[in-house]
Amino acid sequence: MGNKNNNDHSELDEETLFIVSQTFKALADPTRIRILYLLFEGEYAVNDIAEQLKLRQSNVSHQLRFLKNLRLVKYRRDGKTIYYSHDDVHVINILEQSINHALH
Amino acid sequence: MGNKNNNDHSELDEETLFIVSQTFKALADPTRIRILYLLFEGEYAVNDIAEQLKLRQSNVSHQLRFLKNLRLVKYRRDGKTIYYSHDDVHVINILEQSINHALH
DNA sequence: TTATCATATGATCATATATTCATATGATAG
DNA sequence: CTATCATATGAATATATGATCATATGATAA
Repeated sequence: MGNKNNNDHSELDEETLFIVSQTFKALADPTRIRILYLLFEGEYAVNDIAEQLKLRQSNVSHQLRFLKNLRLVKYRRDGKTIYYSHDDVHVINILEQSINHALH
Repeated sequence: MGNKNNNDHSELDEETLFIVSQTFKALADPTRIRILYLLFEGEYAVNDIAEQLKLRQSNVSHQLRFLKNLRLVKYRRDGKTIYYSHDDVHVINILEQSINHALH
């Protein structure tokens, strides 16, 4: 029958819910997945990402800001160019797992 | 349908992108996370989920349909009552991992 | 300084999403 | 059959989100 309504499992606090949902939101958009997937290869400049994925530069920049705010990517400046790369092993592993799971 | 070839550094095909992004979308909403987290305890009736989480019945029902369409939950009827439970070990593991990661 | 390159930002718009209310459906008991 | 309970569904709405255009910022070289 159904669950006996025992309350030994407490509810998630609001902050945890926010962090977890935000993290998955980052992975819930095809464009961001494509960007993160491209970064599997290594670091990329903003324009190169745009060119490679056929996206507008401003679109890529907006998405990178989103990912940067969640600390999923980091950047490094070299002259006028800014190179982005992964910055969260855990989340990147989850994405990799899920892609492989979907591919097979 | 789509080409799922993934040799080295080719782009992800559209179908894979859709599957992966949809799956993460399911985990990208606090309400759905709370429901899935509650189901860690076992199977629950729709009304019990609503009561436990202080959500409207229709809201719970809509979210369960969403999760059911993605085959993240399954259901079992017993009389008038319908019990929902998890139905995707992989995704549930990912959610559990991420919650634990956020909690620590 | 000015010109140019690379990136970031803000405003806007169209679409997507989460929630609610009201109602429909389906199962069961009397 | 009717009444009631449990769940599902559809419409409406408010908010969130993704993409675009135009422009701003910042770095570099002449």
